[in-house]
Amino acid sequence: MRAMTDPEPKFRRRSAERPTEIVAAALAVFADKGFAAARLDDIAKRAGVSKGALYLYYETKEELFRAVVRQAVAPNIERMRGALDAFRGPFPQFLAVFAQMIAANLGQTPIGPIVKMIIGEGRNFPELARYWHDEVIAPMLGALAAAVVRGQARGEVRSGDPRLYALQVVGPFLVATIWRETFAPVGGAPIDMEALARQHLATLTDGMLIAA
Amino acid sequence: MRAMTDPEPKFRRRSAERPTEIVAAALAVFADKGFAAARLDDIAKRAGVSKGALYLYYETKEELFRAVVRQAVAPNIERMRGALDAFRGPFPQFLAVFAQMIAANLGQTPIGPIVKMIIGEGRNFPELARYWHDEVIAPMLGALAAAVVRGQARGEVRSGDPRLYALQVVGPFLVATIWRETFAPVGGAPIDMEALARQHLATLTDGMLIAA
Amino acid sequence: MRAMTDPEPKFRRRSAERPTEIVAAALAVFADKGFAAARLDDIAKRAGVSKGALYLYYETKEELFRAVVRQAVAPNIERMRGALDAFRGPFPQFLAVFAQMIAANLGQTPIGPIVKMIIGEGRNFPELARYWHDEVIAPMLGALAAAVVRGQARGEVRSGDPRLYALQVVGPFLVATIWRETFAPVGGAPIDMEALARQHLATLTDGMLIAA
Amino acid sequence: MRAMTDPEPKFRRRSAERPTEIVAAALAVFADKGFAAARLDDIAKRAGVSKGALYLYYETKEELFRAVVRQAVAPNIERMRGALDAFRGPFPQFLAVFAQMIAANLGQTPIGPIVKMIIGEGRNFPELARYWHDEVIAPMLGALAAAVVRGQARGEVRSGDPRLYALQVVGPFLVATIWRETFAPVGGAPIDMEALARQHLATLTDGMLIAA
DNA sequence: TATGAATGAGTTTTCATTCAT
DNA sequence: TATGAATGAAAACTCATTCAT
Repeated sequence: MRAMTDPEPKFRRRSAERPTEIVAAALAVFADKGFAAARLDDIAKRAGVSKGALYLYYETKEELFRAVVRQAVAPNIERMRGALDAFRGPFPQFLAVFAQMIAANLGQTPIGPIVKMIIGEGRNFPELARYWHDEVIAPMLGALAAAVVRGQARGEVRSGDPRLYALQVVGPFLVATIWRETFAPVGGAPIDMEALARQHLATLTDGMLIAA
Repeated sequence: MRAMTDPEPKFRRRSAERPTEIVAAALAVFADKGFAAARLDDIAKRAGVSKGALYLYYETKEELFRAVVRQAVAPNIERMRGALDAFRGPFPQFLAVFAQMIAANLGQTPIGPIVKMIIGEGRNFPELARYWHDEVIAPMLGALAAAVVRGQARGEVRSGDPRLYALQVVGPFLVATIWRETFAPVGGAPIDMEALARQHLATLTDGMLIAA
Repeated sequence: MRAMTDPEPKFRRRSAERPTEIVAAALAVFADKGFAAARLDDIAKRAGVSKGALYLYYETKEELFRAVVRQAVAPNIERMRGALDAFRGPFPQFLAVFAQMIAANLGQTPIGPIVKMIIGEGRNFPELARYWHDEVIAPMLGALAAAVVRGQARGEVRSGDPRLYALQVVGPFLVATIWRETFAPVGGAPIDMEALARQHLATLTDGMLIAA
Repeated sequence: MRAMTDPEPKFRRRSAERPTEIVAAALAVFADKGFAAARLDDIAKRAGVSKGALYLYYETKEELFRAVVRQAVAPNIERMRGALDAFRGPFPQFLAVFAQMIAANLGQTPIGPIVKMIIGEGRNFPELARYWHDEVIAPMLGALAAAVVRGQARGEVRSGDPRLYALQVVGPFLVATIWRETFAPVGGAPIDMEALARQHLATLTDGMLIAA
């Protein structure tokens, strides 16, 4: 046990969480600055690690960025997708589940920043954009569209292009996410996600217009 | 008028359109690479101008970026906003006008790339995010919300938060825009903006569900 | 005309010799330190240029190294080879011409340092070693061997492997070159190249042994 | 004596041969890459040892390099030199002995790589160049020259500078060595050392020219 | 007004060396 | 003795900006 006056030890021994810490720090910095403007110096500092240490875990800055974007997917998304695919109840209930899930995810995971990064850096990292499209976005929209198709078969959902319906369902949530990332920090009035979800569901149900 | 045999003067060619050409070139490069990864060399080359010449028109790279983000869309937006504010017809018609306007703008102006840039670089250029919020987004959503309020007063629109309605109306168009910028280039199935607009209007009118 | 008190101008405008100056500086530093230990900083300083300027002319440190090794060949070697190939006199005279040429070249060109570099870095730059082999060494030895063959045909030269004869002829000069580069700087007694050439020719003529 | 079931102790395995193994590994890597480009990581891996372990035996990379250059050849050289100094037979026989010794050494010891390293790194390690000059090269050439002097005294060797004779004797072998290290790996036709030695002896005996 | 070679500060990357275990 | 993750100083490379022309 080190005496209280001991200086900080120069080295911090590897812990199993080291890579996780680095990725978390990197996510924060990349999300804040974007890929090119992020400095490894800052990431290292934030992770409490030397710059060189980053290279023990990731070969280049690009590799680290890829790791950040890729790892952010796995945990929740997978679970979410599974739940949606498995759901077999009536469509209105499906919508409710979906809305609640998305709201929870946007609140508790760094999906917002990641989405922002994909949008901002997609052209420079097309394979990441593709990865996200293939692994996250397309399956998610696919699950939605499939549910729509099932709903239409059951006479619960009006005729119309299921994929477009999916986009309509998802739209306001994306708007809210981007708002939170981009305009809220510069004084944009905050969006009440719960209220938005509620009203969105109502509109999807009945429309926003009063029949003449 | 220069005699036909005059040699092309080395400098001061076409100086009037210079700034426009530069901004156009810069828009293309910034949209492709993002601010930090864009190289003035590339912008200059694309504008058919020397690197030094850029500095005759814009003090720094940041200035140029600001000019791009400010100028590129301003005129169209202004016109669009004016039309929306002036419109006094029934709400359903307002929606139709709005949808058509937005579709036209997304097709004919570089709003897509600009939006992408605002999202990607907003954190590094908060004053630009603020500018866009204050000058473009908020007024636009405000116009929408105001129309909703008028519609509610007339008994055309259901009760509900007008601002959230505005987000709902705008949502699918933003999704489509981001899709076009980010996922279409990596193999995402293209989105038919017209069809989306049509179906979106229908849904806003009647909902997507069939009353039980 | 600048006044005598003017500060040094910050920029030195390009001159046609800029690349030559850089290569000369690089040769000096590479020859001194070897490729890996040479610092671009030092090369730039020696060339009177900023570090960045090097990159205007050569894409990487390796490229610069290649340029150094390649350019050192062209001028004299080519002429020398031409002369040897063209020579059609009797073999003893050929030897004399060759010896004098080689002595002159070793005295007036940076072949010594270059040879040292090829030896030291050949494994890391195999294409350069190959280039030198193909363009310089092999042709030179080939010219020698060809002369030997002609000499043998005329009854001037004893039977024996012409290529090995070529190596024997060249050997002492290489020893002297390496000596100059490696051991003379640390106190090795200098080698009198003229005397060596003379005695070498004598030995090639009569041998060094007195017939019993 | 450890029982057969004892687990291999984690440390202190084979410690006696460690330094030898390390030097051997270092020789291989240094010879391949040169001093500066060689990585301790690679040396450690090749020696089957951790990077830290290198520092238990050698204080720095330079120390290790010195050890390599000093140890690798010392024993053979010493033996060779002793034999030459002791030899008292007639000069032609001396030459034969010398040639055979050198051929054997070049075949069985890493003199080739070491020589390459001395040439390549001599400027960066002048004390090593000096060491080799003082301990290996100069004595060797000295022994040769001394034999020449004795031969001249006995009327076996023509008059002439004994030191230059020494260089002439050694020359082709050095050429062959460098060839093997530098040009053979990139496609240079291999040199038959035995044949070279034979022809070289013949030339030293009678010259390569046929008396007119 | 226009050029583009040149600058130099800033960033990524490497790797000998250290040290907690 | 032995390990190998971690450090940090040094080096290559980039590029916005300047300035002689």
